Amino acid sequence: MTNATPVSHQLTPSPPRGQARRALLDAAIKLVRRQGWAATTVDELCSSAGVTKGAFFHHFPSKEALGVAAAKHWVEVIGPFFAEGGDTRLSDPLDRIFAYLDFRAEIAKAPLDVATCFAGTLVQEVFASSAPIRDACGATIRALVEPLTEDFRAAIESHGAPAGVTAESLAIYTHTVFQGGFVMAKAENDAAPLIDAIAQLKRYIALLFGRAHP
Amino acid sequence: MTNATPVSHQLTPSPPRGQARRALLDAAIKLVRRQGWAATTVDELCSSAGVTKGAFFHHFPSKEALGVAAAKHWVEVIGPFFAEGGDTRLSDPLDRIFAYLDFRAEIAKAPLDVATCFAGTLVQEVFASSAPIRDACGATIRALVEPLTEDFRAAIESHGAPAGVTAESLAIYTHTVFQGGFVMAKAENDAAPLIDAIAQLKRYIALLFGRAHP
DNA sequence: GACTCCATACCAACTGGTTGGTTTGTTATA
DNA sequence: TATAACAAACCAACCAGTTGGTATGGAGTC
Repeated sequence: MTNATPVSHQLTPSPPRGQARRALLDAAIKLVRRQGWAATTVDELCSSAGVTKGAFFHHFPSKEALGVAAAKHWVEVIGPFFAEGGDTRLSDPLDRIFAYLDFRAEIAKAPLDVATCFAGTLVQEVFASSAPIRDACGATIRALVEPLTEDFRAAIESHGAPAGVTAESLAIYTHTVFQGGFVMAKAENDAAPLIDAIAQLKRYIALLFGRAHP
Repeated sequence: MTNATPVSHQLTPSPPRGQARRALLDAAIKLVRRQGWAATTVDELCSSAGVTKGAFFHHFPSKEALGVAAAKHWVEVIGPFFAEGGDTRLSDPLDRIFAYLDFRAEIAKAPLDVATCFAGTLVQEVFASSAPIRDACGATIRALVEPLTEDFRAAIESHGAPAGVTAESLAIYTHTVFQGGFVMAKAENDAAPLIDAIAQLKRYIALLFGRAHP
């Protein structure tokens, strides 16, 4: 590809013994977010992780198996990070939701290849060609949606349910807007559509719950 | 002198002379939507289009150049299709917008590899590794957003502008929701999140313009 | 506490098949 | 008959995965 960003394949120092698997999963997240799944080779993953192919196929029977494991790894990495972002001290669940959305809008300002969702990028590419990876990404995204569902459930309990929506549908819709924002931001090579989408989502939620737009 | 009839082992009958380029672009849209960009090989594109590699590299200097051309081709294929879907006879622009959203929700019921957006799938994968393709996808998506911007502009003129939103931001947000819906539908291997997202988007627009939810 | 035993973790060279792209030649049409 | 539109064989680089090893550290024995 003509303008291929010179991906630095400089030799990463080898991870300490016992850390090769973890290093490979981290490398997968980093490289796949930047280049996609098929364009990321096993050799690249190995050199980025600082291990050899022998180590790779010791820990994973195939590249596909690494993809499945990386999708699971993604929840463990990013789930706690998101949880920490939302301010759990806020007593009003709607306040927590808005705080979470503000937090996500902050993250959106980071470079695109670190601000976007590993699972979304991966599943968009392999949904039809690898059922195991697709299902792992589905489970991952559901796991990321879940805590938000809890907040919406609490918000509906204390503020009343807006007509026609459920806590689950609102939580899923929220992540739908994130995923769409990632795609649009990549297309524009700019975070603006993502940040604006989150703002519109906040407006929607405010309107639904009859709250003044924050 | 007898000439042996060439037995065709191709998957697809060869297109008539002069149609190879078009056949390759159509094949690109079909295959990339299903398997992604990097996983789609030039050989596959050729056999799906019913031409040889000679024809491929006669029409395109590289695989990347085909990607750029396919992004442009996508507007020409899907743009008119969308335009025909929205009912232009409706005099109220807001009615036209809702009709368009209903149309998109109908399309969403098709199998995922034909219901989703070629440009979105492509740019998600190559945004960092091919600037030409990324920019072509950006232009394509802007071209698809544009007619909707016109409708929102007319809606704002006749119904008044809701606070804090513009015609352009609403049109972009609409396509953001589509793109996000595609990703979520792929992750769940089911159109439900996409269809529900469109329903929530309709609710948002109805709330914004103070219209009873259709 | 030195000593064997052994599973796990890792390494590096190699393989058969595939990749994007090239070369050279053929056919239709203006 | 000049030129665009193809076809087919070919190539060097690259790909996922394999092979046959070596290093490490912990458990068991004396």
